[in-house]
Amino acid sequence: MILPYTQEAYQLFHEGAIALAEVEHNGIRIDTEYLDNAIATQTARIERLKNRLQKSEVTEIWKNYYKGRTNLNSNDQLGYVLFEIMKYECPELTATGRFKTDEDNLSLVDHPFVKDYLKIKKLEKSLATNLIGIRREVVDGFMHPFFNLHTTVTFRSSSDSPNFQNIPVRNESVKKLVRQAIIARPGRRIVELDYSGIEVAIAACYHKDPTMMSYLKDKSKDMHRDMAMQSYMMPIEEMTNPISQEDNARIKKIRYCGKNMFVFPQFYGDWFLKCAKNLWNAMIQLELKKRDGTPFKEHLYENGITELGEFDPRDKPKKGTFIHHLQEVEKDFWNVRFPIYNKWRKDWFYAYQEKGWMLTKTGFICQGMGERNQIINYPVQGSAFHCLLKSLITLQNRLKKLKMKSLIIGQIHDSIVSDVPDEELDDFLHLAHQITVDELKQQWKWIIAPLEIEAEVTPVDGNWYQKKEMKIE
DNA sequence: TAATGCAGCGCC
DNA sequence: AAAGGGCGCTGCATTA
Repeated sequence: MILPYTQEAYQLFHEGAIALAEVEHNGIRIDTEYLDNAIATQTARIERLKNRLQKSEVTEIWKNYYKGRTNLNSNDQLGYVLFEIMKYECPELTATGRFKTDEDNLSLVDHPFVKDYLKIKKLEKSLATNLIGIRREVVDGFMHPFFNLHTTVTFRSSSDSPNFQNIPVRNESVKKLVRQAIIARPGRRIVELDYSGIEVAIAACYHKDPTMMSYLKDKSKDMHRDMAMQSYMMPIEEMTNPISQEDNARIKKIRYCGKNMFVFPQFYGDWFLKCAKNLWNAMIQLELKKRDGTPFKEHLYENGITELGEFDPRDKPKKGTFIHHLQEVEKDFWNVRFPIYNKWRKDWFYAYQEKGWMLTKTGFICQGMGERNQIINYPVQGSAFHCLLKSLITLQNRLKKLKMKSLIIGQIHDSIVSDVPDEELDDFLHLAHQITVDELKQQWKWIIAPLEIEAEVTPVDGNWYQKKEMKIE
């Protein structure tokens, strides 16, 4: 039996546990009046939407079949009504063979009922988990989420009661609804420091792929943009030198797809079949187009790609389909663009299979049964978080030593959330940059990729929804 | 009535 | 060759 850590790793978690205990103790200020109001408003709103749903023919069919057992919140029942009784096509089943009723699947059902149903589900989720979930934990105007170091297989952290690491941010209206409840202490601002792209950088410290290194070091290069271009067969002119704000937004949208539907999924071990499907759907849903307004679908047609192709893992992709094209893009990605990264994945997994354990850059030992995708992800995920944790410990100690009033109040894997008096803002940002970038690289020589942090800051007496990017001098 | 598994979905 | 990594919370359905 091998101990799951080295002395340095033990030291990191020892100090980390103490630092996070203090973070928990500091707590996060909550606007309880707003929160109570929001809970009442949202409850009423959901009620109204549910009443509207009562008038739908789907509800009629539903009640007719289930009678007294009718539960309009039951996904099982919904699946039966839509896909069995009403004969809509159900493209996927769950692991246990039930009708899959997630957002993706339901969106394909063309019926106004489903639109309202999904909207209600989204509202109920944020009401129950975030609004009521936070309210339950508030004492004297503060909540104190737990930050655990002993719960995950990757040696990352977790958070609970409430989970501070999954508060809505991507959906604008839900983000606003929830984050307005989280406020700065009087005379202060909430400051969030975020390591940008740290998992990619830490992965590079393991595999040392020269192409990846140059992507990370050369600011004019952009991996996500390049993969968006290649996936959608866009020439470089279409993705550079925007001619207007709208054009810039158009380029951003395309890049977003390359990043979140190709690059990251590929790093986590996904494959071309799913990437192709997601990129294809996004292209239609987000109405991606060329600068002259040509829809991507037409553009692809002009380039010999006429359809998505069969989504069947047993089929060999046919030429002229988008799936076939993505298979080529994937091959190129791993064999031509990042062959050293690819070799590292192979070697790392092989070594693990031989030994049954692996040692991370930060001195942790992962052991036990693991699939290939887990084995190549764990070291990166864990070590990236450890950069954050080490920085957090140093920052907290330094703040106290300097007798500053700034408080660290939370942590979200690659970001630190603080509550900072207005008069300390400049000092705080400067200190944070020095610790998280310069000092960390001096302490951990294995960090050979560039580290960067970004700061987002709320107004004085503001709420978390109001955070805006602020350049660090 | 309490515990458990599943599905779904929020975040990095 | 196989085919998306890591969490926590909620509600439903079933089991103990």
